[in-house]
Amino acid sequence: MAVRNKATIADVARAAGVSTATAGRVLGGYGYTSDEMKDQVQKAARQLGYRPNALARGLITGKTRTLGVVAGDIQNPFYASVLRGISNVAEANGFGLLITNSDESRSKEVQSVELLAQKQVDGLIVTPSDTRKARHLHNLLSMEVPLVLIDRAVAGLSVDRVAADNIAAGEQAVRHLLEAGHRRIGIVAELVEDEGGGLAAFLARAAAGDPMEAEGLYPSWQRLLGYVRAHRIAGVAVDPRLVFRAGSYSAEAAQAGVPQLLGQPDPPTALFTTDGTMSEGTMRALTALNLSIPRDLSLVCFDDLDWMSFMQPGITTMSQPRLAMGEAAARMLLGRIRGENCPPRTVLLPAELISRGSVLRRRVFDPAV
Amino acid sequence: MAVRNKATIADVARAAGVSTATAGRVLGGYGYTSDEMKDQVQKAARQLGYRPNALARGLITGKTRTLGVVAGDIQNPFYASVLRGISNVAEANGFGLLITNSDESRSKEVQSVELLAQKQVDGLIVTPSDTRKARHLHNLLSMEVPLVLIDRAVAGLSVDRVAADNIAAGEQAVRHLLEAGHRRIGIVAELVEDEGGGLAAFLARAAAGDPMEAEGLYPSWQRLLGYVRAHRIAGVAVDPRLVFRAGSYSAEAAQAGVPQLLGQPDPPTALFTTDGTMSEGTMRALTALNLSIPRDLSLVCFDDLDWMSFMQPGITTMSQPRLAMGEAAARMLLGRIRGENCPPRTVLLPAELISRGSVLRRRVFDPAV
DNA sequence: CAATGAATAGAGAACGTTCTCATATATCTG
DNA sequence: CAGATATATGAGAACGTTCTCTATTCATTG
Repeated sequence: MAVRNKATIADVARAAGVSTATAGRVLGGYGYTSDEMKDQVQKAARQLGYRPNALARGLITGKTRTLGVVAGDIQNPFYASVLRGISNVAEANGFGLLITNSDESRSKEVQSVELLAQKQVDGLIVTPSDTRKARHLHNLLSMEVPLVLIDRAVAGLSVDRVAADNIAAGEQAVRHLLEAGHRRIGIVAELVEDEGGGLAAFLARAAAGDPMEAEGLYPSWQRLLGYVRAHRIAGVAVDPRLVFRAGSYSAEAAQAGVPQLLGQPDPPTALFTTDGTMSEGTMRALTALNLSIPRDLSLVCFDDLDWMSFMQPGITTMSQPRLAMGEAAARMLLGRIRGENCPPRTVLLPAELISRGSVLRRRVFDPAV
Repeated sequence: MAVRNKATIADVARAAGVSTATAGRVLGGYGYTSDEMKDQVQKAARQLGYRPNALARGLITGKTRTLGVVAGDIQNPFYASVLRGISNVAEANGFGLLITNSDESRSKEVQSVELLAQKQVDGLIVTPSDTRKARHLHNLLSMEVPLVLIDRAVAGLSVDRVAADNIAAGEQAVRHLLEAGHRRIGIVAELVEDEGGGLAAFLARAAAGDPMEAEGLYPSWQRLLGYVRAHRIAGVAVDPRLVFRAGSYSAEAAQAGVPQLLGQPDPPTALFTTDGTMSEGTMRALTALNLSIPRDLSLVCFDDLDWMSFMQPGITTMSQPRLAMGEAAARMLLGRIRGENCPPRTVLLPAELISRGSVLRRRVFDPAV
């Protein structure tokens, strides 16, 4: 009665009175088989509770129909959504998903990639934690393992990539505040690692309109670049004291920095937070300071988190298409796995300004008006 | 120079001038080998960029060092945290993680389990979407694939399980409201599927103190049971009109139901929401109704989501240890994989009341006081 | 000193598939 | 009708490991 031990193709073949080759053809769906044999074999397979062994299949075909993903942290809503997007198209194409967390640590990422490679995934989707040192990723390419990056680029690694258009998004967010009459706009950004020779030098170059290698910057630096550009276009000077650098992906760091930012002489009248984690930390700080939004302070966040729409007031934010990013990445990867051989593409998805109630319109006493 | 094509043990053996058996022993870390051979083989392996093929290894050992997980929806913070917990202990033990979404649909779950079984995972962690029909799970057991359930039980399936103590948690939440003087407490629950012959019958039996097969109920029914028990203990009658049944895991359904609940004659003065999704939908509804918490309405939620701590006021909630649930499940599963053979255990983790500012103390004109 | 057993190495089977090849028949083509 | 082609089946190799078995050496034991 019950499905006992695992039956192999050989068992099924014996029960059906055919060769393993024929049984394999029926069950694997390849080659030629007569309808008569088909019925016979399928019946035997059903009776024995036959289940194909993907290991054996993968060993010989060299394909596992499995995608590997190295995410920063599944628990973070950004990665959770991206993963869901990846999962959607993987599932639709009959692929499994092997998922690991890097916690933004290079060594854990290297370890993850090694694990996934050993398990012979057909392709990898990675959010690289280090945009410079990436021998492990170059290795993959030389082994001809398809690879797609999400969110960040790696210097010198020419490969498919999906990201939000962070510079434009940062610019739009800050323009929105400038247009509402704000002139002193604080920015809460994580800005891990040094880009462009330190923060001060970066701000100076950006303010001067230096194009830089903007494509290769970390997302938070790109959003900061957008912040500076919006200022430059509006003819408003950037005050470096309004740039808070958390230095790590942690809400606590943001929370600790906000009071400093607001406690200065001539404090900002508005804040721009550059990702979900910074937004969360900032909200905690503002709640602790018992500030009223937008009366005491205006706010534009990045990434549309659940709570932003039902806070009182709603939080204005740049919504990035997280699900679509994951889906796009997975589709590109599947394309490569199928053998598409075009040159590496970078897909930049636009973020959308969702205007809710966290921005106060200010009257500006501007001689130019 | 570069690591070119994949080198096999045979290649390494040839380069080192030994047999594949010896090379295998060195690289696989089993059997006896002299230090001399070890060095020789390892050097050759390094030069060739040898990477073990987990498929071949798994095919012969029958172990893949991979865990399969069927979650409801990675994007949901509950599952995201549970997954992170599972991932933590899997990683610490050198196991990979194959993750799928069921979207609470039985057919997708069956499909997922089949996929994972074909990929020969060493064990499975499942949040079953149907607590009755689960032939696919019984199948696993008869194939001796270790299995751990999270959050929900399956009737007649005697297997390890990890869950929050939902009944006690529901009771504690509602007791908290009763003690604050609330007498008309609404409950927003998803309550999918019928338990105990329909809602009315369930309420009647629960109010009569019928113990029922409480262990096997869906979590939201268990939390409802806690709601009824708290009422019974306090000597307060349960009004069925205060029980809103969303009927699906959707914030929209909750959002739509709250106005009905509040629009009745003699409306509730407090609400208890039974999970994160219901809480989100309820918050949306309350925001839309422009109600002030806790002045117009008190609120206790279930599951501690990020925003609950920095809303103004903070939301009082029953915090369930999601990460720990995932970790416990993974640890139990690994134990089974290692061959532990004790009878199936159910681990019930307590939820903790986090008291913030969403509950108003009411003066009760109670003849008994 | 013969007998035991641990340490070491190799030959070749095994895991469960798909693939290649050989063979046979049926069906088409000119 | 000869020859080509499509259809159908089976025998056995191949994938890259680990496992089993045999053989040899060397130290230890009674």
